[in-house]
Amino acid sequence: MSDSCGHHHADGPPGAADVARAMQAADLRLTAEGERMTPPRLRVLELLLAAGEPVKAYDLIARFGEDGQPAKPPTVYRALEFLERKGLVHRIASISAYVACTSGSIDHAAAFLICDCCGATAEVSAPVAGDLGRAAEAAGYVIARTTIEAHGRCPACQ
Amino acid sequence: MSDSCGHHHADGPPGAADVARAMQAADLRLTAEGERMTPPRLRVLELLLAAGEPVKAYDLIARFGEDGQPAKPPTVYRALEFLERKGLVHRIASISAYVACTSGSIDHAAAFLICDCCGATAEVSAPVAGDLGRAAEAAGYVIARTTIEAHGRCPACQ
DNA sequence: GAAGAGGTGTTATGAGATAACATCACGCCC
DNA sequence: GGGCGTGATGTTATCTCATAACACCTCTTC
Repeated sequence: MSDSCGHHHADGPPGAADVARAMQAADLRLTAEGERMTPPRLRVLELLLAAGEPVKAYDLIARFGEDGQPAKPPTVYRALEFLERKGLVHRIASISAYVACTSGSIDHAAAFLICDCCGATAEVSAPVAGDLGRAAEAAGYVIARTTIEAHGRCPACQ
Repeated sequence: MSDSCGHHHADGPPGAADVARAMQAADLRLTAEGERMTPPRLRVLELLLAAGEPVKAYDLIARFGEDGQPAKPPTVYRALEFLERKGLVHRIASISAYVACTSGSIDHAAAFLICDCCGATAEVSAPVAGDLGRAAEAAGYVIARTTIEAHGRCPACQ
């Protein structure tokens, strides 16, 4: 998706060292929690970290095999579900894509700024509490999780 | 979707008179703006108003014909796109459904409280401005529209 | 070492959305 | 009133996104 608009974008994908470091950290943390970081889960996480931007599920499926062989859809969707449940990955519903979490904190509510031009996204810590929390309380709702996705133009695409 | 949880829910769908009134108001307003409120557009709006809750696109397609005949998908999707563009309908990305706008104001950002148990939703006026606006400004993004969807339990389902 | 829980591989299918093209209806200008 | 451009509709086909269902495997626990 990136660069489809022809603009210059400063943020490239992270280097291999960054990806390896993030994967190791995730592996250690989840293993300590008693979860199993199996090969398909690690591979999907690796692909998302390496991309550095939202990726469609079927792009992950296509890139899954090191040898160019695609995965079967459930393989990737199961890994995504697990990683999202563990807070390592977010689903961006408005564009049906997935992105590795770039926030340091786990168990956080996320919000995204999404460029409609080049597809770049920025994850910002969710500002939920204020007005939305009050509105929910007034309506009697108990909120478990929120989806906040702001669409517009990134600095490079304006 | 409603009542799948077996709980009692106070908010039923609006009566026929309410639907007719809302449709007439929408017709007048858009016609005054030079837009064409054609039969498929009116029909889709009618179905959404009558439902009083989010409806899946293919449910609209199934219910479209007065005689029970379904519509073709593009018929409904085109009407939805038009109605959403005009602020009469909102798409709820996290559940892939559409709902008639219950806010009086046009050209507003919407936020939703969505019950994961019974599917009921409440539209609240969007609290966008505050934190998210500041975060966008800090990141250099110019925001055109936002998706805010809070999932949880409605009063009846708690 | 038997049983149970969770993970993976595989086949098939269900659900959501759009591309492409022909045809039609309206407003506008002359 | 005739011709033209624009936008809406009807129709066919297809594309993308996601999950159901079942068999097998692999750990842990007792």
